[in-house]
Amino acid sequence: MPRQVDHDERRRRIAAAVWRLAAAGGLEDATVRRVAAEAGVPARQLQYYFGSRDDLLLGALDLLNRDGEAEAQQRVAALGATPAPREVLRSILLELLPLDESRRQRQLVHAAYFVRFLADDGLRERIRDTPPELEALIALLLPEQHRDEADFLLAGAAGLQGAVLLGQMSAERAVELIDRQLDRLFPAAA
Amino acid sequence: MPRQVDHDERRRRIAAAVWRLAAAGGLEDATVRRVAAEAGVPARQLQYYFGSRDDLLLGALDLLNRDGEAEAQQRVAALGATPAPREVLRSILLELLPLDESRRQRQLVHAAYFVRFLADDGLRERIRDTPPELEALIALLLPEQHRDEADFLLAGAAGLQGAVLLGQMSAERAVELIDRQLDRLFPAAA
DNA sequence: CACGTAGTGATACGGTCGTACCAGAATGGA
DNA sequence: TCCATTCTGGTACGACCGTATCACTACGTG
Repeated sequence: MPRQVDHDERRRRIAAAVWRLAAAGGLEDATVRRVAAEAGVPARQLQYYFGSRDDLLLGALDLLNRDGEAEAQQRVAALGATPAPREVLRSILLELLPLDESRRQRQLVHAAYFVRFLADDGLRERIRDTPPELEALIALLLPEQHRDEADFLLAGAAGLQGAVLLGQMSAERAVELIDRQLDRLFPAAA
Repeated sequence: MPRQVDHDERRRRIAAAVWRLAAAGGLEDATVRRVAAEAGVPARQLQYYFGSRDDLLLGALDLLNRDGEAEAQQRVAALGATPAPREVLRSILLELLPLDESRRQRQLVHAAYFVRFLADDGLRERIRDTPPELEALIALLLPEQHRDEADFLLAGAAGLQGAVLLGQMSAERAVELIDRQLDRLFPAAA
């Protein structure tokens, strides 16, 4: 075998360029040539490592999701060995808010893919699974009769994400609103 | 003056084509030529009635918002002369869900514009005003100490919109979740 | 030390993009 | 009637798009 190269590193470098462009101006700004320029590699490399443009956008999204899940699990793990259910739930909900540049960019990229999710069959599969999974996890953390509250809590966090991204609400306020809901669902007496 | 033509009708016809394309495939599908074909008019007319492509997208968004507000007010008015606060609030929240094709398309178009809202200064102004206005309205309908609940309720409805659009949740379930929250905030005793 | 393979680099092609341009058709007021 | 003006239609241009192609370099293995 000739010249060995770190494929994953190359793909990640290119994917990161896709993220930056998509977060800043939507998917239409993530053209092959522009992504190549942003990544600092010849356009030919995108063909070699991803294939067509659609494959590139798909691959970049997969890497983004992998990163996101890893970050989220890391933050949950940081809560300690036997964290209180409330703190686990809080950590999951806060994962949906753009509380740092990493989450903010990830959520912007997701927003850029949003409409395409609906039209593209391949993409639709890639998200229809995730949030029911989240719902189930949250349901585990709340008393069983709170199923409705769990679902609405998740939706609320997602909605707050939008408001914060658009600058309509501060991140601090969003966190405060979530904490107020948690206060209600986890009474101090318990 | 020569040949008089209904400008508003032309603009609306073209804008509707923008909506259909943007809702189906995102803003990048709304090219000048494709919009013209979808609207059934020569591409030259888009130039004449809107100017540049950016002006077209901006104008189409304005028309969309005007339509949305009119529809919403109409539905609120349909509640009768002196509707109960709970019903007004419910109507406003349901306006955020894709409960019919009109709302669904409008919300999809908004989603298509979302990332662009953040980058484009002209667009950012066009939305930063609206939802604080909504927050204030909702605050009026709830007891004053429920400010946090009002804000979270609004966020929850927005989050449910995303889940329903993505097919992760049925519209009926979303309405049910909102009604459960309203049950809590408007105790039967009151 | 070759040789076959992994990876690079440049370029070319057909298509579509947004927009400028211009000649002409239609029509209300003089 | 005829002119000024509103509106239409077609076309042309340069830029950029995604992708295919092909010659080339570099290197682990035999």
